[in-house]
Amino acid sequence: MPVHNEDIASVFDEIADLLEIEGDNPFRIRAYRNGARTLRELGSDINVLIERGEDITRLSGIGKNLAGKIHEVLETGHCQALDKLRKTLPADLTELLKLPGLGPKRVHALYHELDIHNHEQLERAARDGSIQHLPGFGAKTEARILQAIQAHADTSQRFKLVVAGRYAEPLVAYLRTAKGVKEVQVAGSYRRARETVGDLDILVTARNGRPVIEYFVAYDEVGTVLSRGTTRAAVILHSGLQVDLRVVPEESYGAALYYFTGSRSHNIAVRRIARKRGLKINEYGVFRGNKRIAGKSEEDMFRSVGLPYIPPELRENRGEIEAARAGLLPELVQPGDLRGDLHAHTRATDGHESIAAMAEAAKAHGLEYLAITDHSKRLTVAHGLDSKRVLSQIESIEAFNAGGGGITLLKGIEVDILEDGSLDLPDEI
DNA sequence: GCCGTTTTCGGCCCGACTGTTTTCAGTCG
Repeated sequence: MPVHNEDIASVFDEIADLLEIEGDNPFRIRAYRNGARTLRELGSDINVLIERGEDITRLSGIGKNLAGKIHEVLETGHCQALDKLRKTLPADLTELLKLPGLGPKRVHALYHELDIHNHEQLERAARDGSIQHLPGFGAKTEARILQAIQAHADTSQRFKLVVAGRYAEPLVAYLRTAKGVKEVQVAGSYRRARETVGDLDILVTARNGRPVIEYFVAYDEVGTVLSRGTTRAAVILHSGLQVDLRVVPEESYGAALYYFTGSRSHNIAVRRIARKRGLKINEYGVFRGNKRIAGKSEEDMFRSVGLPYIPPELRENRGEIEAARAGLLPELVQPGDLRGDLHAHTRATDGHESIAAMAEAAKAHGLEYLAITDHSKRLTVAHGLDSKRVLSQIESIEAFNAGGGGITLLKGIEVDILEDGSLDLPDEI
């Protein structure tokens, strides 16, 4: 079976998990995690790089040791170091790390003190009350563990950007009505416009955090409050979407917006640059010693570390920092740059609007042309167009264009491919 | 384990919240 970047990244993550449970050197653990992240964010298949004869130790976070392990996994499908670790610790132990509230230290204690290494054993121990007597544990932690197991706590669910937006917009509007709130902005992967988002990170500026937090957790859609302090809170909405809220003073808006927009990987890379310049970056600003030298806007955050402004959509640590330094950042396509849409369905098949209504909507979006591309006849579930209906639609489009509707409609069709590989074209075309 | 415009040793991103403590460790993002 071919081995890809993700497979090797998983090997490195599992090594890191096991080393962490055993209390190994934290920097060694981080090195494995960095290696895993580099592989995941590489953007190209590691096999291809190696076939091209490239030196993979030039990748950030990949040194001689990890490079050797990458070659080993690619060639043998195994990693001896991991196999060895798996012999000293039960294979299912790392599953416990996925439960909220359980990290390496607690998993270590559960395993070494109570011989617990899977969900069933954990649930039994939580029920009979033996966990709360372990040092560092207590009744609340035990209850939380039990709840997490029973809820099959799964934090991996992601929402499509547009769906997340439906939850974000009313919540933002709600927060704007909180007393003392100045700015409200969704940050995180939502602001970076990723296709899917795991949670919403909302940033608010206000002098006093506590009342804003109280107002936030009182929102109608809030199902569970995970945590709440004076500057941040985390909740789960009834929809299952997690929302993290942070409140910062106005003068830290840029720093906080930058910090919570991420990505994590991009932030770490930029903080490293700052560190080399003797600066420290956190969500309150850029600091030289105790002196704050930037933080009001994202622009001055970038300026303080010698970088031009990098738009959120590019902040993934996939070469944008190097490109920014070299003055080679791409110009992003803006909504206003779009001149036309080459794929649209009408109610003739599975769309919801008439040709005229579609044309109006496209015009309202500033488009110059719109292609009408309803389904071909084979797609009966979508009421696909047969020859007669295609011809009739063509006539309608030509009539619309002749009427000068302020937008040009193009005649098209979405053609199905038949079993024999031929196209489901109408006979007349 | 990785890395270097303070290079081959001595660092390594940073802060908030919770629960268990009695000043802080563990977890999380």
